[in-house]
Amino acid sequence: MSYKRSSLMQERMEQNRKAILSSARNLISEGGFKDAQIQTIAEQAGVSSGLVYRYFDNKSQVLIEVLSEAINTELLVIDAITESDLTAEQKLHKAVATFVKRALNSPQLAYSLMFEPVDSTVEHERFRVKQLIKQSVIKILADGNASGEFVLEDLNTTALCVVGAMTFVVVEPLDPAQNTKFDQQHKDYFSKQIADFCVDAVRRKQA
Amino acid sequence: MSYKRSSLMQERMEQNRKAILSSARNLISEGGFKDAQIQTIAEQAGVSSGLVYRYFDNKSQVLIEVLSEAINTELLVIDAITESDLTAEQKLHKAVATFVKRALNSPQLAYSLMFEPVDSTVEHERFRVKQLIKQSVIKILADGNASGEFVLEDLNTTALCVVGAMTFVVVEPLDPAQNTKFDQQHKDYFSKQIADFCVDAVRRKQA
DNA sequence: TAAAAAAGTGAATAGAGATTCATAAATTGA
DNA sequence: TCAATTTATGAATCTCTATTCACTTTTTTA
Repeated sequence: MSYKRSSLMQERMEQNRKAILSSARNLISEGGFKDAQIQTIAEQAGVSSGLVYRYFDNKSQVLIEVLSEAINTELLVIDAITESDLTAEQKLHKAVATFVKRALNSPQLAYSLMFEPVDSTVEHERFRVKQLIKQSVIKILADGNASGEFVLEDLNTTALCVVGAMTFVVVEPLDPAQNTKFDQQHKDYFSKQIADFCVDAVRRKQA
Repeated sequence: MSYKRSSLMQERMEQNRKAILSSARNLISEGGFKDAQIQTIAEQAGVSSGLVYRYFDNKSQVLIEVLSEAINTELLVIDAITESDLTAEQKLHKAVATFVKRALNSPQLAYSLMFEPVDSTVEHERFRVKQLIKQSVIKILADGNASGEFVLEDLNTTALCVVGAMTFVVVEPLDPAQNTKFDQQHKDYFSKQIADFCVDAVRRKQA
């Protein structure tokens, strides 16, 4: 009597779930959370709107999952840099430059994930992931303190500044009117500057 | 036959307008744009919801006016510092520290004004005022370049970093759960650190 | 292959909130 | 004070979407 889901069925359901998430992610990338309606998400995923609710409790859960997946990817990237055997200064530079460069490739997504609020549950998740990014930066800063490259009192605040600088800068290219064109070279130059700024801010000063 | 508005009437209408704006501002200060509904705004201003539409075309116009008024105040503060006869380094330090300290006194307002999106017209206005803040920072940086205190290539990008750092940092105290308590001393120390960070980032390095 | 169970659909429901508008109150000019 | 005009009210309307659920289709079990 008991129903056992076949692996083919299992597979298809996983596809559906992924399709929903990926559709949501695409919509957010294009127009932010505000353009990601359940209706539209479902359409683009090739399923009915009702089906979304078989896979997720509610819309917020969909958004939260998109948010944490995207940020986790970034965290992995940053952490790989943190674990490498560069100097702390190099790590910081590379981490910031990489983050900015990646964000510039989907600025609307970056903006939405970092700033656009939706409801309090998503907000809460966003706060959590921002903390994670900050933690990664703190790890690098602590590294530098340990090696004597930096002499920082308050890692938390310094990390906040770094995260602030590196996330805020993707906002300008978002100007609705300006429609700034960034070629790869520009992106490289731009992200290097942000990284320079952060490194200069934390590097030990010669008295 | 023609109707001439008496000065008393004129006065009362101006009061209404101001009451609406101030009510909106208070609501935003407490709960962000999301808690500023026309209904609630009108109630707190002591007028009917319909009346709001005699003074403003639509809700966005109310929000836009709150936004630009608030930011204009900040711009005046910053510009006073810019016009003073401190060194560029001192100006930058003071401008950043002042901005952060003031923002910490109404963090929710600061957050909403800088980050919480509403609709595209408000978004557009927000973009405009962010540019203005950046312009003020650029003015200080240019000053420092002229005096030889700084040697900055790209003022625009550097200013973006500064604005990013100084606006982002008010976000953490906003943690819904954490409910960080900041006494005045903490605020002073905190804002000084942000300012130090920015100054260190732009100060000419001894080779 | 038939009954049972689960997956899938999408029109209908529901709630929130901006905006309108018929009506009332207040103000102005004569 | 009265009629005309403007200002003020707030219930009703309109819109937009998330969510539900009665029903259909597909899959599973026997």
